[in-house]
Amino acid sequence: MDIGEVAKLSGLPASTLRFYEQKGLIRSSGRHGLRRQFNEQVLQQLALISLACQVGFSLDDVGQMFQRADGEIDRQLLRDKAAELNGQIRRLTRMRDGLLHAAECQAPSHFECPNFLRILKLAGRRPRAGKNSAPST
Amino acid sequence: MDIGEVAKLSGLPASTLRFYEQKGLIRSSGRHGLRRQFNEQVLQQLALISLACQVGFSLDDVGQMFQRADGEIDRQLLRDKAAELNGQIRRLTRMRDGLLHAAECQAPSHFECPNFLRILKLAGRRPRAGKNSAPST
DNA sequence: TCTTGACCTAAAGTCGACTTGAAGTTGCAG
DNA sequence: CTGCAACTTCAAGTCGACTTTAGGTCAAGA
Repeated sequence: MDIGEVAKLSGLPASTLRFYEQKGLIRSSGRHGLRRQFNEQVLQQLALISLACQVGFSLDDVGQMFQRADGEIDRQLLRDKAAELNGQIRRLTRMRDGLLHAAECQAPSHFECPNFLRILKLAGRRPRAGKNSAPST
Repeated sequence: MDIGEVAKLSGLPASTLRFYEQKGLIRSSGRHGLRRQFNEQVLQQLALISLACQVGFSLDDVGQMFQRADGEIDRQLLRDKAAELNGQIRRLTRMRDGLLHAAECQAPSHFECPNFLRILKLAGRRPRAGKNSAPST
């Protein structure tokens, strides 16, 4: 498969695929002339990368988790990352419940509703957490 | 309270507080000479902003949700955002379960474990989702 | 053979969310 | 009254994750 085909099937632009290859997240199986050739397995890898990015992992995280140089699996790292996700799931749930409450609540401002404030349990205590993301659907 | 106090109490650098004020996410209650003065309510607002950022909302999202110019609450927007979070919670849960499975699984590579692949239900179907984030604990 | 569209590389640009730097001002402890 | 730490502004820089641009290369169909 050449890059255009992978782009079509994965929904990612070719530029992104080249960028990922450069970062070592995917590998082409060789070249046909100048052109990279990929085999089908790359589609699974790309789907995994996309999911990982969507849940907030950086591309470097993805590399560490799924393509260690020595081919070994760092099981402890995976457990740690799973634990991070648990924390994140808790935050998301809190936020969701807060939003749903605020949508129903009659208080004139979110900050005047003690319920809202309690649900969000304001006070993050997490300096230097990380960057951002877009939840989407 | 001047900005240093808010910085200390919120854990955010003063530069960030100025930046947020400039973006309209928080407001100072006035000035003492040149110096911004804040009242305590700002701490709640900052905690809310931090949580929102941590769950993946952009600063613009936060503005839309919590400080609409007209003082009105867009309840439908809040419900929509809550629904986004539900989608995201599902993805996080999927990813977490995949990671936990991979941490136990004996397959030599994640991609050779049909269980792992099934758990992640590879195939994202979400082009142009968003950027990134760091879940952290 | 010629054309053309899909591919190639390297470098620069973009975007959000801040951070850093330079240069200036000022409240207040001593 | 002085000194200076803590503030001020405005502009430019950084970082991750890409995207865009500029200038080629080349396989294959007409």
